Amino acid sequence: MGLHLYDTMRGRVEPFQPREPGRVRMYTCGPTVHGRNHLGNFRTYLQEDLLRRHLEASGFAVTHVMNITDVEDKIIRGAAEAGVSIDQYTAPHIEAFFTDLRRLNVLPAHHYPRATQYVPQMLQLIERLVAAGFGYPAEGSVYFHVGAFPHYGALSGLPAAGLQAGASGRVDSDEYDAKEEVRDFVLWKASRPGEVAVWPSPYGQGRPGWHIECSAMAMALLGETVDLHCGGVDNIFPHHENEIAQSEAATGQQFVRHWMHCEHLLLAGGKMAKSEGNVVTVEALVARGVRPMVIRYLLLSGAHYRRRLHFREEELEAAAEAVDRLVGFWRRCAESLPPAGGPQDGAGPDLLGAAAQRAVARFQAALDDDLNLPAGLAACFDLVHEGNRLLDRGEASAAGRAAALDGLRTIDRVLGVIEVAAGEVAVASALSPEEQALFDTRERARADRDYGRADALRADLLRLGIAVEDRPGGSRWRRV
RNA sequence: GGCGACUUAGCCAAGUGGUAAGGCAGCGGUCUGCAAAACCGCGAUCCCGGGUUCGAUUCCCGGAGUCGCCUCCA
Repeated sequence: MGLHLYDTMRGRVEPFQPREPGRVRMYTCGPTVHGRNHLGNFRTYLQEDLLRRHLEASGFAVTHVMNITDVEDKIIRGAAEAGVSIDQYTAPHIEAFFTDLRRLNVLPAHHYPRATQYVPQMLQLIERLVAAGFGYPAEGSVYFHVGAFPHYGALSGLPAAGLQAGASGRVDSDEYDAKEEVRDFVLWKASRPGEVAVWPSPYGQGRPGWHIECSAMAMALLGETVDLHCGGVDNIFPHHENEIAQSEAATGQQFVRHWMHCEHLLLAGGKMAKSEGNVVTVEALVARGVRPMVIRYLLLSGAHYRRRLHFREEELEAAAEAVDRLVGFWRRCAESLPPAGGPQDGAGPDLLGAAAQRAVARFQAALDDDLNLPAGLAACFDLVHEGNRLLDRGEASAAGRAAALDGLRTIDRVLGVIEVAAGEVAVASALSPEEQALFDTRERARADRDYGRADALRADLLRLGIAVEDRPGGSRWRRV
């Protein structure tokens, strides 16, 4: 059926059609590198990663750009307080951001443009807007005249007349002195005394406004029209609304063909946000021993991307169990494969191979339907269930087991969880000498039929976080 | 004040105009020295009240509750 996506502008699910067949230009709103990004931010980045992976699995050549906002009020203030340049101030935050992305197995974007490196392009765009009558300088700043752009509000559905200035409590009123209208937004901000981030411009010393960076960098790297523009729902207004206005006012071209927005992650009933002070970071969870793939799984599958997701401890545990079930079946298929060139068994109908094919088809169809990963995972778990059943009964041929593993790999190229999670178990897990000694001692006790001692040792190992499973071919363990 | 979203089993969560996927947890069983894992079996008047319809969880209206946005937050 091909990929169908919900488009924020049109408000419905519709076929996704890039401008150039087979090629997708994708721009995703990245982090403001001030403080550590939290799970809510990463939920959005992960959903975008899922989209990117599904596009590539579907045969599209994707060019993915994610901006890094490295100049902004809080950064400037933080740098000033620390007495360092903004580059020095943001460097560790940028590093931490990439560390978390790697931990979560997010495919790197092709470009990570930084706002501070695109100031000339932003100024060019501002000059075009001023020349065209959409921008006006005032007291060293430049503002966008919203009233001059008739389609303003189309994305967010907020009628210009219905906007109640200051209703959200986010307005810093003294910034608006020079504006002609309250809803006008700033393209270029005049420097204030003592600010560390300053660029020369035709309007005087200053720095770029927030929205202009995304327009300038998207156009510089992807052209005047991008196929996909993604971000969190809180960017719909004003950020993306303003991007459309300033971009289309400057070029006369459609800026974005398809808008995708990820819903919020909630904690304790409210939005997770730095400003709310209810933030959980990847770093904090990892420090507690939560496996990164469990975090990825939860943020991807906890709810469809257009639904709010409540972050809860119990769900983290449930996610860990679900990941273990997927990994368990993956390993079971991998381990039961005969050596290459060995004898093939099970000449009968290849039920497992057929089940794998069905699962892959269902998974792909589910993702084609507006990235319905919960439905896709249902297909995946059905394969696990059917596969385990056939393996238990000895009804899975070697070809079937290979097909099941192959099907899981196909799914996991999009999901991005199972193979890495299997590796997490193996890597994080090498037993310490003490643990190995306990394990070996227990094996000997079992061989001696000293079950009382074996059970005691098993309980000891479990307290150390190692679950032992006795199986026909010998005991084995896994971290829990 | 304006705009909008959501409400499905103990928890999380898909989905459909013809009585509802999947995951976690729980209970019983098979297997096991005992466990674990896996497998078999067990669970829903789909927030409430109207309406449309042969038939609504699914469409419409009203209500209740929860939440988001209304200028620099993913």
